Amino acid sequence: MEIPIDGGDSISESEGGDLDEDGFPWVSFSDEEAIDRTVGDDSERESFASEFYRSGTEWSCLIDSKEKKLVQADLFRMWGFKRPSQVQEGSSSRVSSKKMRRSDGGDRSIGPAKKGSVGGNNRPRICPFYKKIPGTSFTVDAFRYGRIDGCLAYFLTHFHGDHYGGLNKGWSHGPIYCTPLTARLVKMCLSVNPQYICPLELNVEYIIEGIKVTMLEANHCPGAALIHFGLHDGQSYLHTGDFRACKQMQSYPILLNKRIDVLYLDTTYCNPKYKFPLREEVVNFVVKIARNSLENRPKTLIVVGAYSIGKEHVYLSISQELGVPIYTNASRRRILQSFGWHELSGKLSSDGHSTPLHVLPLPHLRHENLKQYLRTQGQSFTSVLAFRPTGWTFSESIGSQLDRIRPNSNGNVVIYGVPYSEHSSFTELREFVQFLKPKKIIPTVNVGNAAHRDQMQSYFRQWKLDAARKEGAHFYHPGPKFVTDRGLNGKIQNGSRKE
DNA sequence: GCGATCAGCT
DNA sequence: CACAGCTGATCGC
Repeated sequence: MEIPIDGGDSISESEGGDLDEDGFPWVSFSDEEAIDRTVGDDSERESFASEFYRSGTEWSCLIDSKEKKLVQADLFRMWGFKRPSQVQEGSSSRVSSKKMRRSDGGDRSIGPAKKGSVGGNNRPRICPFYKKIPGTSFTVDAFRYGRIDGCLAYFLTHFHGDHYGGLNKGWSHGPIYCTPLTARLVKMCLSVNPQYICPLELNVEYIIEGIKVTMLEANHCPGAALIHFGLHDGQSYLHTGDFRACKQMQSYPILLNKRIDVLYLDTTYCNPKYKFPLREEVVNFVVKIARNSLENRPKTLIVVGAYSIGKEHVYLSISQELGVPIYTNASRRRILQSFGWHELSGKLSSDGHSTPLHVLPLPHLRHENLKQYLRTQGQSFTSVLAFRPTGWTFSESIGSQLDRIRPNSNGNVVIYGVPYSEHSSFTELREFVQFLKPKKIIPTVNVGNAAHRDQMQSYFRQWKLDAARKEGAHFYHPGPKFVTDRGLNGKIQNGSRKE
């Protein structure tokens, strides 16, 4: 129980008067850090409240139908403050009115970046509270904050940089729990000491620190998991990590007809302007275009853009449907091989000239780049057909009508942006939430902007009202009723104001 | 020089 | 705008 000087989270326990004007505990820092602080107003005191607000949960709870408002005491309880049973744990910081450094939360979604410190800036960051699971000693996707005070188990939902950031071969802060596939990637790509890596099979209940933990397929990228926590007191939480909600999730036994008290929700596309088709439809579309292209011009090079992991179905389907292998560079091949995904591994080729299907890093899919790439391929190919699979090829006019997608052409290079998303669309989110009926929702994405938070909260509230009304209508008024979903959706504002 | 991280970019 | 990176700059070691 030593004083955290390594950048660990140091939100203090708050007994007595160490509260800010809003009645929240102060975020405290060591003297050293306060002195190191060169930016910012001396008199500007950053409180836990401002961190709390910035992180976007003050309204992010489904409000009871009885309009019961959230009171401060609920918040304290919810986030583990003022819990007598926990008082002994590292309450290191007797906070006087020390200077409060702002915490940027480490995520770009949390507030604007501070100027004045660049490059290898290693000042400690504070773990946002929504990455901590209350009532447990767990954090989720929180590796960039050094050792987190009181955290005994660090969960990783999936292997994307913005979630594992901070993990490296020097990691020694505690056990990392993730799916076996993610575990292999953490070991292979980040050289994390294997003694810290704890793989958890999907759909198996484990007891960790006395808490029931179950990993569930998240329908995001390979290895991605939803994490279900069953607490001693019967509370149960679901953390979605990043996920794409789908019908199949409604048959997960641990979710079916079970109460979820808190849902930590991937709200990446929590706005009705985000509509996209099922991934199968997009894949069929891509395959169709690719086939036509190859038939009309046999010397077409088909390029699919992808980040480290994810989007595999796009190029695997082309490979399977057109009967061509997949070329990609050695580093990606190594990663794809590690999936243990037999159909995929069997299609990989190390010879770019032997197949018209190449996978390249997504940022490379630009006309100039692709022209140059074509030149490096000798005379095997004379034109390029490229696909950028990304969720934010949104365009409301296109909606789910794939045929209306127009490619960008430049000479012999054609680039299609296709709405292949590995996050839930707005309607998928709504259906999932209305299925799960969580008591509270904590958004984990787009929480850095107050307008976005309010917007999301109003959607949550509307979903709940709609669901309740539907049940009521069904009970009292059998037969078709006002089943319009145009309720709040009309008033979308462009809330992209900077704070 | 190497690894890690940040702003800026897409 | 968002994704989930990448690039180049800049720090500590």
